[in-house]
Amino acid sequence: MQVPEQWELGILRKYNREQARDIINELLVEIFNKILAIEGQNLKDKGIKLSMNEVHVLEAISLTDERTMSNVSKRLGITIGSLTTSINTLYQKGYVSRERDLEDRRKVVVGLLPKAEAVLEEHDAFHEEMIDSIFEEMELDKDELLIESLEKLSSYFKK
Amino acid sequence: MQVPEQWELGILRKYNREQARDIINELLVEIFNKILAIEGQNLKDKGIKLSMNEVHVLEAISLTDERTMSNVSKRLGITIGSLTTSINTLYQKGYVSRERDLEDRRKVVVGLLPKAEAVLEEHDAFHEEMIDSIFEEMELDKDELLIESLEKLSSYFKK
DNA sequence: TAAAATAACTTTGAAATTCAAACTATTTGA
DNA sequence: TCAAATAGTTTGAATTTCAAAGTTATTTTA
Repeated sequence: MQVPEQWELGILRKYNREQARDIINELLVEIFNKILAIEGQNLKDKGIKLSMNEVHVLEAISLTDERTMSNVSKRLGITIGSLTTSINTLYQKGYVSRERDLEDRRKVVVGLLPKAEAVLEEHDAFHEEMIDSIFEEMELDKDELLIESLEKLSSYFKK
Repeated sequence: MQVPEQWELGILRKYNREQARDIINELLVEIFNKILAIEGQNLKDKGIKLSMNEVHVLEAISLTDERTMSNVSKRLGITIGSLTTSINTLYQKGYVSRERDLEDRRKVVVGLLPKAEAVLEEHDAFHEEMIDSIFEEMELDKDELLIESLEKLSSYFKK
């Protein structure tokens, strides 16, 4: 016997594919802007005179193993030229070091100065706090399945 | 008795709070930049001469009920002044309309012209495709609990 | 090994994006 | 009515971005 499609959907599944899609869409796109805004406000409150963009450059440097201009720009998804201007001002403001690689003198290796490390610590602490408060509100840490799925989602975008 | 490490991982492995935090952090921050880049590339491929930013302005307009400068800028999280310049170029390029509200002549009401609707349709279709391909890869649509959790996560950031 | 190609980066020129603060026009409230 | 509040625009300045051209160093190839 054939069961009407609506039945199956109604009884067996609360969320349909379209709803799920909307939620993920929203999460991935709209929410992010809010986080950026909150982070920016946090920097201001702490008296840090850097844009979120500049903080992300510092973050990218800290997460990159071989810290050449190419590698960092690749991680950020911007051209090397764009990164050059960014590094110019960060160097000027005393956040990063910058020197030629002695092995391959075409390369420029950037590094984080103490001032930058301090900013990144602030930034990390803020992120941890934010996510912890999400956990608390949602009791997420009990939710094995969610974490597992998020990990899959995360790895999907890495490829 | 000591249990081999693999066993524990295989049978008992739980995500701890720190791991979960890292994954969510990554998802919310690093992944988003990749999506933006993919979307931008898609626009280019389709021959659409707009920046992702401009597309987001159009999107914000379409999602706003009373389409005044204030309301749209609030949704975007930028100042009205910033929106003014954005609307200037979009108006110039023929994507949006712009007229004073007759009821309250301080207000400016913006609207989407056919050219903008076409771009948004492209953009929506692309998003749906992207998320559908995530679903397929992950068999996410079977995962009721995930969707529920994501919804909670989403609503957390709305407040 | 000398010339050509490639790689890594900077510079230049131009356009977007953003904000704060000053300014204009309109409406509201006392 | 007139001061205050609201809604936008303009201005001036800084950031951010890219493409394309230029520089220097290294590698490949003929």
